[in-house]
Amino acid sequence: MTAVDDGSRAGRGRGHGAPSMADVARLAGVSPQTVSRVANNRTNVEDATRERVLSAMRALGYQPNSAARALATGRFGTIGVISFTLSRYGNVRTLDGIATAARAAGFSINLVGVTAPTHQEFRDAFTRLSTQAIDGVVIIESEVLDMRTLRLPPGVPVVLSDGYGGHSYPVVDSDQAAGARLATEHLLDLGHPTVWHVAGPHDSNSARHRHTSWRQTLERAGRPVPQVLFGDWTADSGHLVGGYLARRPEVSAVFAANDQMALGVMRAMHEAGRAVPGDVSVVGFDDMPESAHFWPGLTSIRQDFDRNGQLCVDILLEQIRTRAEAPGETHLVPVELVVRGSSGPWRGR
Amino acid sequence: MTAVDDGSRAGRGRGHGAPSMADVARLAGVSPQTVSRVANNRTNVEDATRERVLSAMRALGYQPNSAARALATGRFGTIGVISFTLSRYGNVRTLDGIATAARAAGFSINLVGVTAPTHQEFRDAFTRLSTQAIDGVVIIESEVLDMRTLRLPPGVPVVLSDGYGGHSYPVVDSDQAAGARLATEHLLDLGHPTVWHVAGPHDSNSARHRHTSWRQTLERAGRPVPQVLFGDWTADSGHLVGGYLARRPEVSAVFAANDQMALGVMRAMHEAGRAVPGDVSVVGFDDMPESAHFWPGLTSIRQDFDRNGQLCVDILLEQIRTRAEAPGETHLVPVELVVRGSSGPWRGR
DNA sequence: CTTGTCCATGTTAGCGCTGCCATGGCCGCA
DNA sequence: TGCGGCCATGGCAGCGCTAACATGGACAAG
Repeated sequence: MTAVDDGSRAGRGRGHGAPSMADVARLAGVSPQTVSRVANNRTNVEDATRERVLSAMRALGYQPNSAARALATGRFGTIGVISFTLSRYGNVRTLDGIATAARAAGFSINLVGVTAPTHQEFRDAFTRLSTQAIDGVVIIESEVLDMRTLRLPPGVPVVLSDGYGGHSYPVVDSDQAAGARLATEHLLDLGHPTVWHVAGPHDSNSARHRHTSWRQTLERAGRPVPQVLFGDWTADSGHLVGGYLARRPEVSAVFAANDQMALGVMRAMHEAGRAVPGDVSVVGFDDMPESAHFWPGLTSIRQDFDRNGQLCVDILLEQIRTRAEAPGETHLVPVELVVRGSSGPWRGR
Repeated sequence: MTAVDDGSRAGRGRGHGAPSMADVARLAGVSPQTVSRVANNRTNVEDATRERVLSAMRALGYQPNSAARALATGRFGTIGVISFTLSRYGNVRTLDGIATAARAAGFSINLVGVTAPTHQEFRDAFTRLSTQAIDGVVIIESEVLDMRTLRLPPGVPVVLSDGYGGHSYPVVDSDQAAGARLATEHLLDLGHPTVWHVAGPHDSNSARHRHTSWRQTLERAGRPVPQVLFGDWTADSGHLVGGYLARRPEVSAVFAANDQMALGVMRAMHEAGRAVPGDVSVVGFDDMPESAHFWPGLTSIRQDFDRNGQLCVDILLEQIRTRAEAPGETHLVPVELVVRGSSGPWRGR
């Protein structure tokens, strides 16, 4: 700490400037303990006293010091969020949902990014977070991490969003399998002999879920399962893969694992002169707000990200409150098919 | 606090479970102060001692308690970010840039959302944040707040991102005016007699900047200034306004204040049978990754959000380090015109 | 051999808050 | 009247850490 003192802050030794409980107590003529009770909305304070304390607080502009409170209580009022990237629509929306729910519960969010989805990175992020003052952690595990081998320091409640399940942490996720099934069945119902799939990257949980469910749906319907093509979530990759699909006349229906890739596919179809949905129907996944205005409007699977976030926070706070570990269950949030112009009946070949 | 004790944590009175400096000190046979020096990478510790302490830390799985450190030092290693919404592309990218830069500087992010862009909401968010443990605040002021009347509690360093300037806080922003000028001039250079504008909402700073600069550019070029149409950033609103523009044959060039609205405009043009760019050229702003794959690919203005975030953090940390207020300057980050298929030469009428 | 300096390390006090227990006044019931 | 119980409030200690100062040994210069 430099020796600079700006003067406006009464020289209170090492004091950090802000008025403390003691200051309020002195002004109100009560003990610090009573101030504490008022600050925490406890009962057992006479109305007159409470009022006196409150006005003293107002007069001094008192703000409780959360570091001190955290030190004394062991609680922080903050939940940590670890996310690999904010450039993915779903991650952002999930974060938004978590932030909203956390705020409603009086918690704030400590956001930590990781630059690469490796065990080491996630463990570092977790460590950094435990060093920070947090009560629990939500990991937006959009990338595949084998949580069984990723040993996190014990004692901190954890919830995974978009995780794969099968381990000891609770998982909250959209019902990816149902979504992929809805998308695929929608295209089959339109008469298409089969459905091609543009999957997300291998290391993505959601991509895996959607891929698997797409295949199972085709198998269940007794349809041929075409070769899967992989993208990386970007419209660029969808465009690349779409170019390949556009050259194959037998392709009449494409289910892309997200809206961006679907956009790229549609563009490739346009460029190849194949009409959407006349020649080729396209369905996406996520239902971004823009998707309704693609040309043509994109049929997609709508996820309820707000509910996802809410659920993450609920489960986490429950763990924090009870100090009990939550079982490693997977909580699925329903999804919904939204039909727009990009998917239409099969015209035969 | 419940009476539950999970046993694995040695009964250490009110201790919150985690090993403390005292534990490490005991194990390493040194004083807590020496442990502190090692934990903070201070000099004046013999190598052998340092090694002994480090291995004791490892053995116990010691993590410094940031609440205690913050209480003792008055510093928190955290910067607060206030953002109105995460559903706007620019806000998210800015947040991402801030998070990345903060992390590189060893700071973490405390994210607070506000549900409505009112003074009251922002002040509440600020208060909530000061109650939390933070060293400074970045306000993503995408909505117009009159910062001169929004009196924030003094003593906390503040930087505004996307702000309007003209007050005592430093502002970091993309060079909105240059972007709108580039977009407008690009369309004029293509031969269009004038350029129509779909502006963002009235309460948005960026929208105001872009709107003003568009008008000035037309005036400087001696072109007629058509009536402005207002959207709300969504593709929906762009579509609505686009329907109106599509019906007016004299409209040959449209500059939309963001890519989503441009998307809606293009869709409306398609629906009305007006070719883009044959009949109407469209230019957006933001250059989202998807925009290259709209149909046609969207000409747009690319912003460097990462640099924006970096700059916010740099300026904030400088204030924190020197404990001096930064001047209320506006720092502009350059933007770039990206030309794609949606804008083409005027065909005459 | 003395003196001063420097370095590694220890000691002390306190950051601002809350959990726990003590205190003393008041009330109701026997 | 006596006694137990309840309520508003206060006193005390300590959460885990670090700033400031204290200590004592090594070593160089005089």
